[in-house]
Amino acid sequence: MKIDDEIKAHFMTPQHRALVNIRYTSNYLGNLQNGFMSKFDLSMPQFNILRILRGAKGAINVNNVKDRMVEKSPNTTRLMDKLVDKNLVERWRCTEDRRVVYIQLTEEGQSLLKEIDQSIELLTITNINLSDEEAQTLSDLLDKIRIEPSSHIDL
Amino acid sequence: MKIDDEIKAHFMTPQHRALVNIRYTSNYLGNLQNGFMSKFDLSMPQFNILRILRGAKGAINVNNVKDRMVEKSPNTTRLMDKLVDKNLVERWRCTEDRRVVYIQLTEEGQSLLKEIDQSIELLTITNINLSDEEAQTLSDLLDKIRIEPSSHIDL
DNA sequence: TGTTATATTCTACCAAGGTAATTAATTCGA
DNA sequence: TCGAATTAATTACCTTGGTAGAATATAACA
Repeated sequence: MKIDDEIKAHFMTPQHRALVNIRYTSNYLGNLQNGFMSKFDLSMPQFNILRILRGAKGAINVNNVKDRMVEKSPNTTRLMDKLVDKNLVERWRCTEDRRVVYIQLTEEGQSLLKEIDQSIELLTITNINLSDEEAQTLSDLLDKIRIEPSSHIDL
Repeated sequence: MKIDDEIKAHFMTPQHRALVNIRYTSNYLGNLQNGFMSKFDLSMPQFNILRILRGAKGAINVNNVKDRMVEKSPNTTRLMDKLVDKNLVERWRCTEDRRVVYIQLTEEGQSLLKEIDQSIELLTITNINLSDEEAQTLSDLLDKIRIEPSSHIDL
């Protein structure tokens, strides 16, 4: 369904339509993702941390995880708290630089990731219904939006 | 900056890249919007409710507001609670159908909207840095994604 | 050395979003 | 007409996200 119908709106410009559409579609996709992950008692952000840790192939510090996340907030610490509670991740303080905290997947975390990988529905949350070319066009347009706030005016 | 650099990721497919990019860019735009609205002691969702009420040109019920929002959750009630607290909106129960609750902008709410309209930076949150054609292409691609979960398989 | 600046992580506090269940009112149908 | 189903709105409970600031440790430098 077109965004105009989804939220019964009349947009004055294609730019405004696109902007609302990004928010709406992101929300839609986020709900799909969380719905899928809930089968594994994880939220999507939690799953993302697990994947980042797997990609790191060993222990990395909190800041490195944060840099790889969509949201760069203190939330990373809180998400990791929950992963530690579930025994999916272990965390310890660096002895050379005592400000730094390292984290790493546990055996249990690795098994869970494997299990999730084998789920056929994983595609639902890493794939979308576009051709390669369309998907790349979409990414390029989104990258362009973020270059600078549009209509930015120095006052 | 390209999404791959923003979150230091290596995507295996353009579809996955696009998916993450939608989430990331939506987040980026949401933060811009909230930053702008905070000058008026509003959140963006609160502002959206006010705009919906203005568009309605009179009293409408809670469900009608919800239908026009990006998120269709019980959150609408809670957002309206806050607008009532700020005297920007008034709310009363329908006498014919006592299940229904009507809401409407107050004078104060209308003034605030006018004030916000006059802010030159309002464009920051209703416009994006794309041509008309690019913006429409973007919207079309996003609409297409929502048609159906990709790779949906009935098991 | 001692003082200041910076870096890393974490905590507190608040707003928002989601699911599920509840309340209250209305409608539908045997 | 009475009871079941439906509808509208709300509430409870939980997770996430954001800003600001605190705690702790390290670096930089006069």
